Amino acid sequence: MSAQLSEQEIVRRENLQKILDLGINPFPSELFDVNVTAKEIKDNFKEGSSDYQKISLAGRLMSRRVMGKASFAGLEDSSGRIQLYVNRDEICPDENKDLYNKVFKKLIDLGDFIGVTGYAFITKVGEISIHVSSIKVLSKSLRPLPVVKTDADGKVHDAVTDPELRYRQRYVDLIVNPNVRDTFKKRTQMYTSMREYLNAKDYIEVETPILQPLYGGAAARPFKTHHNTLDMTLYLRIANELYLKRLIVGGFEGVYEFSKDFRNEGMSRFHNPEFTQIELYVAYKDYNWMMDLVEEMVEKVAMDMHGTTEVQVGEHIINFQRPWKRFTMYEAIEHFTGIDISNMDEEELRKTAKELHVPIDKTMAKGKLIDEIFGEKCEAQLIQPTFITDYPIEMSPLAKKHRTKEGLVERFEAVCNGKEICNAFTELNDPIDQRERFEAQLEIGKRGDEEAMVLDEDFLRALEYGMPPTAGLGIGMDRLAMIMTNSNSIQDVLFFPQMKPENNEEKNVTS
RNA sequence: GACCGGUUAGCUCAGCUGGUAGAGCAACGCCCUUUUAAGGCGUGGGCCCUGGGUUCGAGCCCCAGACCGGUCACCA
Repeated sequence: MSAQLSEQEIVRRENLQKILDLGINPFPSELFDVNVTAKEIKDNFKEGSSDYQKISLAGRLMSRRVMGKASFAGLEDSSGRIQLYVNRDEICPDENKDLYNKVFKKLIDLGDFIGVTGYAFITKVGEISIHVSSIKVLSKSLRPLPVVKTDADGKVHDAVTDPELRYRQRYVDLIVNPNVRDTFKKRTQMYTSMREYLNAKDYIEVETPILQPLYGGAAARPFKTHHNTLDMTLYLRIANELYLKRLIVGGFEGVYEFSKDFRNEGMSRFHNPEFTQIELYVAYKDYNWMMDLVEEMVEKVAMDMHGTTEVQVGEHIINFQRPWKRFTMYEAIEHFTGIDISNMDEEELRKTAKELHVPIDKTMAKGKLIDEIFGEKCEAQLIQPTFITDYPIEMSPLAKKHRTKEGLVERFEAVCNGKEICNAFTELNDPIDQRERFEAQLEIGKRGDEEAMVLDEDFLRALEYGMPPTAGLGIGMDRLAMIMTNSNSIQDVLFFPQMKPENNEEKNVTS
């Protein structure tokens, strides 16, 4: 840490010292009793009202306009920004004008935390403001923040848009870009809305292991770590599916978990190495029932977040109102390509894929070919929420075989804005079938597919004790948050998206 | 991983066919008791991402690398 201080950082450290020299503690310990927020005052104060006449609030100083013996300033708390009016002779009624002339005008810097008392009033120009009677330094800021200004038309000037700064120093992004705070508040609202919905149905929220001796429940490469005492390899979970099903075996009839999962794969605006899914398992239900649940829950989420089922996403307006369109995968392919592939064998599928210019390779079997055709020709065109049902069995080793359709499983995904947002099945609860499916995965693994599932004997043992018929669901919370907040990148809905280290020094610090 | 684009003051950005660094905001000094992208006068601030090269001379051209973004590949 031998970085040279900038001119402005030096000035701020000098100001800190000068505050100390005046006998003021720039980092006081005692609480500052706040009795109101900026937003409350702005929402409720009326001209001439006797409300808000003895107020006390705290926040960051974000702007300051000094006009000689009086000043205006912008104070920002978590609810928003409010204007302060500071008059020299009112905050310094005695001879000593240091608090105004030195502390307020010079030594407090933009970004410092201050607490003020005073009363609400409306300025000549009509802005609800606080007439300040006392000021207290609550915490000093030693680094200059970017200064973002908003003009009378609401147009923002010099907004901090550099993605690297925004993601690496999210705290700065949050201070300076109020819409970013809103996005994350909305994300939390989304979680709350789902919890309400699921708790009202008496499903219980549970926690299952993140460190797992075997990784399962999805097809993905894991992060690997080591437990020293046990001297064993552990994996960060790629999914929690197999643990939640064990709980269904154990007698819970509805369980869900918001699960941080980890996949050791590429990154993109849709992929972060750690991400969140909600998984839900409900006994005695099937995938048709689960589709109804997804519709109802996501519709409620949209209503809770936006007050309407219509959500602007990029150039589209997406309407989550029930019912959503439902296509089988074959129907979807026929709808978008005009080709009915439902009775084709592998050779015919291969030929069809080539005709449709879908890139394929020799290792792809029937199921994979169908999935490729769907992915290339249909998925991106599904903007409004749509259920796609009945997937090829090869790609769904944890889903139950379709009750009537040979070669398919009872599985659906909801696609929205061209991307999958959820994945669900009628869960496979036949332990013998499940063992065979795992064994098929082992074969695929031996042929070099790094994402093939591993066989989990304990999970099979659990199934052998008997699992009730169960419907299971996974929703990508980050993907859904992107849609619900109109965010273009997963990085915009994660506080701290994964980044490479800033420099080599940093790389070596911890190891 | 491949291709394309980016990296210049604390922030947002200019910088021409190569001639030795600019603006606005922020900072510093002075003025100003209802301003609001406050205003006026003045001042300082730069490893131009890093390392090589070409050149009399490189922010600019060439090579290598770092990081960021986009697209693709990968990824249920």
